[in-house]
Amino acid sequence: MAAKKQPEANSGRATSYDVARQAGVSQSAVSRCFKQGASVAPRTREKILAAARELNYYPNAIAQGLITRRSNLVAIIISNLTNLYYPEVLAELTQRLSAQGIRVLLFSLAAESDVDEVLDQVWRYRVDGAIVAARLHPEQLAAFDDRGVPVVLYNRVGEGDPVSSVCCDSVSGEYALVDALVEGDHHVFGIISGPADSYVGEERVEAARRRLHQLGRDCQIVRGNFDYVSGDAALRDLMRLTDGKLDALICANDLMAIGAIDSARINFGIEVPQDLSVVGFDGVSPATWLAYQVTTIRQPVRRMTEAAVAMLIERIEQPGLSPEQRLFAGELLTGSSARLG
Amino acid sequence: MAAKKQPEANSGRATSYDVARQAGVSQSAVSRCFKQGASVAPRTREKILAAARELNYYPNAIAQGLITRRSNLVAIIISNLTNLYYPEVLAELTQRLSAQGIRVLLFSLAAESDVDEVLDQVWRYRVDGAIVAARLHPEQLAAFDDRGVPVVLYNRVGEGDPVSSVCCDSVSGEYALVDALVEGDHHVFGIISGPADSYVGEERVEAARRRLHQLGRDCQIVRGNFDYVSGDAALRDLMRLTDGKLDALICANDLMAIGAIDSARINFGIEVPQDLSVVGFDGVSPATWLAYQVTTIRQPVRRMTEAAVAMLIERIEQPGLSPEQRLFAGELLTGSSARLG
DNA sequence: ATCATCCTTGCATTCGAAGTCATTTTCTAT
DNA sequence: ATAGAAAATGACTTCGAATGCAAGGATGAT
Repeated sequence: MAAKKQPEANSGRATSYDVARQAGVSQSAVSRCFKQGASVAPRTREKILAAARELNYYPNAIAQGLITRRSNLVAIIISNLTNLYYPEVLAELTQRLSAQGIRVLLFSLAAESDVDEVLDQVWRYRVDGAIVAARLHPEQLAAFDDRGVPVVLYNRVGEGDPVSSVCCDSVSGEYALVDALVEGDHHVFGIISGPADSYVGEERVEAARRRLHQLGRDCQIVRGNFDYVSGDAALRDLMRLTDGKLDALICANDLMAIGAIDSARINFGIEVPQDLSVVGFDGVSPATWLAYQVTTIRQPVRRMTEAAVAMLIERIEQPGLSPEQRLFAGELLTGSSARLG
Repeated sequence: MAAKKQPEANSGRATSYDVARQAGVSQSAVSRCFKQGASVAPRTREKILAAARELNYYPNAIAQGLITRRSNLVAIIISNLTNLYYPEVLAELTQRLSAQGIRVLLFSLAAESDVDEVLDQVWRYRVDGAIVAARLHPEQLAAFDDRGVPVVLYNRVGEGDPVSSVCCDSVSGEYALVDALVEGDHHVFGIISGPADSYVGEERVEAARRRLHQLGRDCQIVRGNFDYVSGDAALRDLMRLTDGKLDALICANDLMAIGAIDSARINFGIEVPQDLSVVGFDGVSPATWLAYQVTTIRQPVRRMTEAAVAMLIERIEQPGLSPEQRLFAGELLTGSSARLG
């Protein structure tokens, strides 16, 4: 009869009113009880917490978000998760944000430039901020600005107005690699670039090319795609372009370096590093595998993600704060994939 | 003077009331305008859409979630994102859910068993469902059930009551691998397991061990950790345990297989597959690299994620639906890391 | 005992959109 | 032109928690 006592669809969905009734207090008291530093008498708090436990009450973050205008959500927008470098970044970011009481709304793009489609959803969810590892147009950045949603770019920089960003220094990294290669007495240089729409790809290639020219060396550049197979494909192209004389290869990331190393050894019977030196960029874990030990630049992922999260939270809490660009030097990892000076 | 016209803090944060005022209609009309199949006169809709565009209006998903009791959020709980297999799964899941108009709340665990800490947050955000690739206790599963939040486990099964799940068949996969190895005339078998708290790890090892025994073969088992270095470490242990006679190695995943292959070749000078056959599990991309070409079982990730998403959505839309376990057969990928029969 | 002060507590309102219901407008058929 | 049906629209309430405000209670000083 009195089935109303325990409506099954209700279990686990208790509201602050239910808890209030159970504890014999007002809804306000319940709300205060879950808020840090609010004024509640110890005895009342006890009663409320007991009632909350009994009813399995958890504050509705959606309702909280509506009234406080703080969703406690941060959007993470990442282009290609399969890039081997990003999973580590994503895990780090997520755990750091979690530790700060912030939840992650994940947007994964099929292509670096599919951002527009997800922005719509980003606005709808009233995220407090965003960390973006994808290419944003100036208008898209302006949209964030208009809405007062702080953004931190990861390994990207804004093309127009200044935006906060965290980057690993491509220039110093590539300079270090090129310098080492040049000292190692190489003669025919090749570069494998990233895909055309990749910011870091272009930046790294440009830096390497420039340094080579500064040192009076010429080079051939072929386009890669940041993945393993494109390392192989690009190596074939370069071998053709250099009549097989290629002896130093600079790859825009480790994955292509690995592809090229395998291809050189297996498809061309070339010894690495005796006949061909190969260097990469990123410091992903396969780069350290025994078979490769790629000479590369390791990005300081922990420090970079830490900075990204800190910068974002600062800007969420102090909306006026001006943008900040932080550049982190990578560490030269001397493997055995290159003869160095 | 009339600065009220454009309150800066307001831009991009227009509400349905603002749009209504601008268009000279009621808030209800605006709401209906954004709802599929509601009754709005074409001319009114025009006016409203124009106003919305002008004010940069996007419906507040938080408010929608509160009133409709549908957050359109799904929690994805993944233990170790760095596992090389999961990034692909995560990207697939995210994109498929996005395509269905569902947003992903990501929870990444440092250890497979840290689930409790995140569940709290899962309840608070009133997610419509969850996809979990981590170990859940029966009580945790019961909590989902109590709250009416559908769950689909990914490569895990419920330990107590039935739960929906999507798995790649470890048993048939390992049987196929073992059968092939046995036919390939191997004599001393070793197995590298996963970490103790990994469900699939235990399942795969148990299946392999059972099959070996069925075929009258003995084997040594050492514990691994699913990562590259533990493949090396475990191989050393096995070489010691077998006096260097090991000639067939079954690894609970590809990453350890790769670690073992590298270690065998480089640390022990053993030829793979001539002197030692190595098989893995998963079909991650490095397994197909020229240097390894691991003989393994490839999980049908696309079909599995598709099923997981479909099953979850079904259960969100029809809360009564009973749990369903779907098992997918992996595909035997015949590489060159093992002599087969 | 008396009053000022601080701490607790509840009432009422608010956030932004959805949906019910009643009302008005438009359309259809005669 | 007109009754009747159908479509379009608006007023109002609702979801669940936070918070300003005012009232009540406890505490301390005199």
